[in-house]
Amino acid sequence: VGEEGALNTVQGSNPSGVHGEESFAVDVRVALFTVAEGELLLALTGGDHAAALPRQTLRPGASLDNVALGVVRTAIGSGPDYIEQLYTLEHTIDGDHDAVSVSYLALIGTHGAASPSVSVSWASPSGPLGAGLDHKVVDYALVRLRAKLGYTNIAFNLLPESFTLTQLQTTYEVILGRRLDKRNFRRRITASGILQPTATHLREGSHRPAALYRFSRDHDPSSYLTPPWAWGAER
Amino acid sequence: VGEEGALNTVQGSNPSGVHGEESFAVDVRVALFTVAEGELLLALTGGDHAAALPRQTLRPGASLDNVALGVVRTAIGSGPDYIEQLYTLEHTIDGDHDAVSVSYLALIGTHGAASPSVSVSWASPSGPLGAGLDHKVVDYALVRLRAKLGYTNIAFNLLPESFTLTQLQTTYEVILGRRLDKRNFRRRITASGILQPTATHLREGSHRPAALYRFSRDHDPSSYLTPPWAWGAER
DNA sequence: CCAAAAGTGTTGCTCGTACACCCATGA
DNA sequence: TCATGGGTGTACGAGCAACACTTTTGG
Repeated sequence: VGEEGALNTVQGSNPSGVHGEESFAVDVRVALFTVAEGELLLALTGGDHAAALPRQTLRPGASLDNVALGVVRTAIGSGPDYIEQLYTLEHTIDGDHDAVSVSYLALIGTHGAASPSVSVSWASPSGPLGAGLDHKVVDYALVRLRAKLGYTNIAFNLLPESFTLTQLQTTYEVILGRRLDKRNFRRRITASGILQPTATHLREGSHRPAALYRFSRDHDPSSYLTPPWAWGAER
Repeated sequence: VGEEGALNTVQGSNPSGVHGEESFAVDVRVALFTVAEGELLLALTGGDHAAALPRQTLRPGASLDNVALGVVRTAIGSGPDYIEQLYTLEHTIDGDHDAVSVSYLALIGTHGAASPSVSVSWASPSGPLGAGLDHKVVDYALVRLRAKLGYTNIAFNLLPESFTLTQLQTTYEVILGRRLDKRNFRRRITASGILQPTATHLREGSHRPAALYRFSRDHDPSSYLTPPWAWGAER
């Protein structure tokens, strides 16, 4: 998309326009989460000692976002329900060349359908990881995920299409790592109007059946990034 | 910091370990803001038609953060009062090679002291920009800046060490692009306890002098990234 | 009838918003 | 004395947190 007309005007420390020794291997790695049976799980490759986040080397002509999508598809056989870029870090390969790593946060709801196509396994995000870089990425992914739980509907991307309020609450609790009050939670959610009731109920034990709900799309305000008094009224 | 033991385990599409054609030029560019005379200003190089964000090519061995700091120092002769990484985008140089650009948001308070060392000028962030990529970076920088205004003390990095409450309020208004109520603003700020009163007053016109305050450090909770009910009480 | 999970209301407090007037100073 | 910006209080509504019992079902 040709740009960079003014590359050398001031800071350009590469007057020749040749890349030579000033070029880097770039990889894209993804912290892909799901929730199953009351646990938050992270997709890892090369299990056991050398566990690592799924990743892919960036090749010329590819976009970062598309590579990130490809990493997820390769890992679990389907695209994610949610994905966003996290952070970019530099690191060293073999102590020789320098490299740059662009990380993404991704979520998948019904991870059961297409089982991991390759040697990808689901593990606790607090478990061991081979690379130090992956630790940073996972830690930061969890911070972002917890934060966005508050002002977005990101949690719905960790659930199947229809779900009970208890399932939804459990998802929140698993991510936040603490219990929430049932009545307050239900009031918050229902008051926000992001739920569409389904006619159906889920009966699955010797107890009262639970109503099933569906996420009402067109309601995810990513504009919630602003503080209460930064968008609305007040004068 | 040798890592990457498991590089080729699963997604590795570079089995030889050689970079060859899979390497990229990486540059670091900074959206550096200041506030002067009731205006939010952006540092630009190569004025007029070819205006661009200050940037620097990444060289092996350098860290992204240090390069970003260097870009600011080169541009205005001193380090920023605040800096954080924003986002990473891929783009094309000369329609030939592919490149990756890591962008940063930076703030400087008293920008007057060391005047721009090179051909850097302060301009409105809504003005024209040579590169399309720079537009995206500036737009996103403004979104982040406005958002962080709410749950961090980021605004103090745009002010001199001591300042009046009106100066502080003006800073908020300039960034948010709208007026705020004086009494509510002062109550919010003083109630938060992030201000230390100075004994001094500022007299600068035929009107009542304004009390000068100092920002009380050790009070910038970056942990405000979490929602109200995600960190504190509730059972 | 009993275990087990679903479902439901009220109260107090904090915080954001709207709104108008007196104070201190220099000219 | 007057023009200019500095400084102050109150009342309403919204939203969060604390807290316990009844309902429906399968076995």
